[in-house]
Amino acid sequence: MTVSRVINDSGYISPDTRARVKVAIAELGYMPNALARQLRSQRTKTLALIVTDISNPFFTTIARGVEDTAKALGYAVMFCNTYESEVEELEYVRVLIQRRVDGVLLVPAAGSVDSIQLLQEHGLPVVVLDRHVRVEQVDQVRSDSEAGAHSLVRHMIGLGHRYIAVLTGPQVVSTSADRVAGYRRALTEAGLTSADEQVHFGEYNEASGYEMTVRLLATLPLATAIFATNNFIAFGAIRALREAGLTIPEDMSIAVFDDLPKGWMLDPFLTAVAQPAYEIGKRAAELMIERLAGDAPAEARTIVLPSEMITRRSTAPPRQVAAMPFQRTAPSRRKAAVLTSQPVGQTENPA
Amino acid sequence: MTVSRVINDSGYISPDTRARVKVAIAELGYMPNALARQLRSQRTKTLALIVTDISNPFFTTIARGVEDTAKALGYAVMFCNTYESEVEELEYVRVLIQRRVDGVLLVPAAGSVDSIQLLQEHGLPVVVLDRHVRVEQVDQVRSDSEAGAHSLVRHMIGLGHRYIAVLTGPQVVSTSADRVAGYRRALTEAGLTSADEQVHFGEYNEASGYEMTVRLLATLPLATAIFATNNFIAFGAIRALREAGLTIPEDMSIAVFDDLPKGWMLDPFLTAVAQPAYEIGKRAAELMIERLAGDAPAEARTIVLPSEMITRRSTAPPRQVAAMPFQRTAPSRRKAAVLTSQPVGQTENPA
DNA sequence: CTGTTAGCGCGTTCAG
DNA sequence: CTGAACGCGCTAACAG
Repeated sequence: MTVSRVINDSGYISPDTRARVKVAIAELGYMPNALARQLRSQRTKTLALIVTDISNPFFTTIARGVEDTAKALGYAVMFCNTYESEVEELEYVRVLIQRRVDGVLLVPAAGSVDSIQLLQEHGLPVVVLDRHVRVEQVDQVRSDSEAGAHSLVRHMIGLGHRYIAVLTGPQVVSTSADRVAGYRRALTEAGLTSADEQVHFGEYNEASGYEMTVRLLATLPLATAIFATNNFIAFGAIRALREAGLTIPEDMSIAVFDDLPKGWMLDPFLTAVAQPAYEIGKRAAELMIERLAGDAPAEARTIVLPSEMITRRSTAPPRQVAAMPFQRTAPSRRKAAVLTSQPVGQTENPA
Repeated sequence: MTVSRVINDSGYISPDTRARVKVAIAELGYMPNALARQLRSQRTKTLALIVTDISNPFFTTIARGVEDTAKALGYAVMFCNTYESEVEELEYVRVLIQRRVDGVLLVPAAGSVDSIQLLQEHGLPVVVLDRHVRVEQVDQVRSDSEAGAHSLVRHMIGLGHRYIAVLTGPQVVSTSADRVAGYRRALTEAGLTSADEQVHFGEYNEASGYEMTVRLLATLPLATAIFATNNFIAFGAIRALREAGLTIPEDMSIAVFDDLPKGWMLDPFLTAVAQPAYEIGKRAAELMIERLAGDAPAEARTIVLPSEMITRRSTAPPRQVAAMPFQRTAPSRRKAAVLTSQPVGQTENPA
């Protein structure tokens, strides 16, 4: 049809015909069928974003970055939530291949690379977000987990802490492993040994944070500081500390990877590392669309964005030790805390 | 092709042929093209969910409810975020029509009905979520804003409050209007008049909550209780109260519509009305898919789910007044608070 | 400048 | 039980 030319502004067309077509379109309320267009052009102008936990504001912020950027460049986005399950992830990937999305932005559920391989076999470009994978030839965008963790832990060591526990997600998830690596480097640089380490692997959620903290409080030597590698873990830890009757930072310092969006906390008091989540989403979408446009180099690109440490009131020198470099003497084995089952909601008022 | 029959398990096929086809499919890694299928069948098995603020956990929870339900029934979901803008909304609707989604689940950005009409003109079923609209013949799912607001305000009146301010979103948004209506009914039932009302219309975000609270604190008679009709507004209000040096609930009670997900608050202390967000999403998706399957009655259905009040520590009797029904005497005009610009983060520790 | 032809990959229909 | 013909709505490539 000539209509096609009018809609796409392609080829020559007489002003008169064009006008008449436009009138007809308006009258009929005609809208072109994107499906047919996509079938013909073999491009859907659609991206997919697969995340592991849409409840996490970190990922919703990434999603906004992706969507805003994609939309501005004429792409739609399909969001998929895997609940951290590789099975769900693979299922989604199959659907997305069948639906012929142009590319997939993926936060991989675990160390698995099956999804990525399947996508690549079918010629779909992939950008991996937040976590990294051992696959060559795939673009990646994330922030520096190792460095962020290192600066948080160094900060706590600088305050005089020696027994610092880290509560983290699954060992197979790269962010979890990297944050533990940063923790270990900080300890090592301070002359501490693996005997001083307290690493708890769990899940990236509140329940796991709670449970790991309960275990931690029964471990000797009792830690004086906690490094939670994600928000939800920190929330669970704080709940456990409160129930145990411990105060922050007097009895226990705590620092967390991931800051909450501004205006989310009633009282921002957690020392944290803030990741540029919106920027991660934006850069990932740009990388993808650039590649789809053929403007990208053949080799894979990796963008590692810096994260920023924000010192607040949840970290302070430990009670028994002055805020100075500690001496490497025999550790005074502190008594493990007794868990008193104190009801939640009995603390002083935050406002 | 015979392949089609194998994939769809339709028609008769010899076990032998079926086996050979399956082998070939596995070898080639063949995946059917959903686009062609959709073009042929005129159904995309895709729904769209348009929300006004993907940052709000209330809406991400709805999104999970929608996605889980849709996926279980073989549908994919496209998420769209309008940032509360009607223009964006209409733009999305056009895209979705062109992409031939089977149906649209819509949280309308404002009182406007243009999007809904456009969708209906193109034969697309619509389910309106959370907010209601004046359009006939459209399925709706929401929770009871009026009743929820009423119970919160009645609770505060019962504590002895007389000057209760409500901080809410845009007047044109139905949830905002309904919550104010519930507030007014509670006041009226307690024998209070419009002279006792303090209604502030703004936006459903933190900045607006802050700003409305600053105005409120300069208004006489000074309110002793605040009803915030959404989380973000409450966060802004709390920030403003803290900066003004006021404590909750001693100087000011506060109650809020929308509870945060479990484990999200470091210290759940806000008296709130919790909406069944996941259920709203789930029911909406079910309604839609039922209608798409032709199992729905012709007339529109409206589901109004109950919400639940949770009493916590942020509401208490006002300082000067005992916790009993107040006397309708001449109000003692209280002095408006002086705003002292006190830095955030100087309060006691929540843990 | 405009219309015709053909094919994107599938499923429905109808012959064999 | 299996294949061939046709069309879903669009656009690239040619005629006219």
